[in-house]
Amino acid sequence: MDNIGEADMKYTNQRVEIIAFLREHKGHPTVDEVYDGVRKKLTRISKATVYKNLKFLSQKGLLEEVNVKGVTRFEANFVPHHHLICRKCGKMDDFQSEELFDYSMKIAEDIEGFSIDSMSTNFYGICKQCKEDTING
Amino acid sequence: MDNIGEADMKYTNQRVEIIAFLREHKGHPTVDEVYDGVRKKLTRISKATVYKNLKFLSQKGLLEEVNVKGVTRFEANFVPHHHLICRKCGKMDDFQSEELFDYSMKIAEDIEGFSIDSMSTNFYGICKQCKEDTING
DNA sequence: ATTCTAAATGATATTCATTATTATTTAAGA
DNA sequence: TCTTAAATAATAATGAATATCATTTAGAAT
Ligand SMILES: [Mn+2]
Ligand SMILES: [Mn+2]
Ligand SMILES: [Zn+2]
Ligand SMILES: [Zn+2]
Repeated sequence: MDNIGEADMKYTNQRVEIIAFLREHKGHPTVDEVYDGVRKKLTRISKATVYKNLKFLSQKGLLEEVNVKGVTRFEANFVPHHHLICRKCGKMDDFQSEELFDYSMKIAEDIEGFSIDSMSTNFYGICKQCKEDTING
Repeated sequence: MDNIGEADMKYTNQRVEIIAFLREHKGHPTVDEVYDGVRKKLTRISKATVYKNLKFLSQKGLLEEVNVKGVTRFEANFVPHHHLICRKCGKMDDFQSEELFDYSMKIAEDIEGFSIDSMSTNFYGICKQCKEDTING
């Protein structure tokens, strides 16, 4: 069994493949996208298992759940980063800026009565693809 | 009829009350909270109307939809601001920092192939109330 | 290696937030 | 006041997410 962490849980094939998929796939897949991806290796996996494990592994800290426009997505990128979100197509890209992260956390230190442990900035706008689609047809 | 905007739409009592509620209520109410609030004035309003109008008015730019932990919430605070989100109870407070907003937007200008028009930072941690609850019982 | 068992899975049913439908009502312009 | 497209209320339908439960399995004990 590959060692994928030290959490107190069974390392089932289903969990290993879900985590592997999210580590390889550098996007922010939905439940269905994870399900379709993992099914290529584990053809008999149940969607209920995918749901349960995505939630479970997020609680264990092995994945992160993100939510955009009412759509639940998952990722395994634990390098602090921000997001570029397209208002048109809903695409969500990572955007890394240690500079912004440090600045934000410094400001956060001054907030009273709220212990902050993490932060993330969402930038909203129109992606390159959608801009081109608007210009053309 | 109170003038609540110039958008191309009918200013029904239902819409007027929904917007009024969200402008008075300085939180981030859920659909049910808006429904309960508005029902005090319009006892016969349908929940489907609340759903439709919250979505409709957000698209018209008169409200904003925010999503935390899979829960959809609404607000009418158009002063650019950030959010403090409690990991424990899910509470979402506003946090205004023009300094952080300006800094973030300046960084955003350098991003290629993505036209950014707005941004918001989410700070995650534990709120005062939940901290006290942990210490006590 | 074999046995054991709590935990996990697969299949399916259930829940419930959200959307669709449609007959009736109404805002707003003529 | 009349007209009518748009909006509402009531309700049905949809579908993402969760619950249930019989069966399987990871991992520990023997
Ligand atoms: Mn990301
Ligand atoms: Mn807010
Ligand atoms: Zn786009
Ligand atoms: Zn809290």
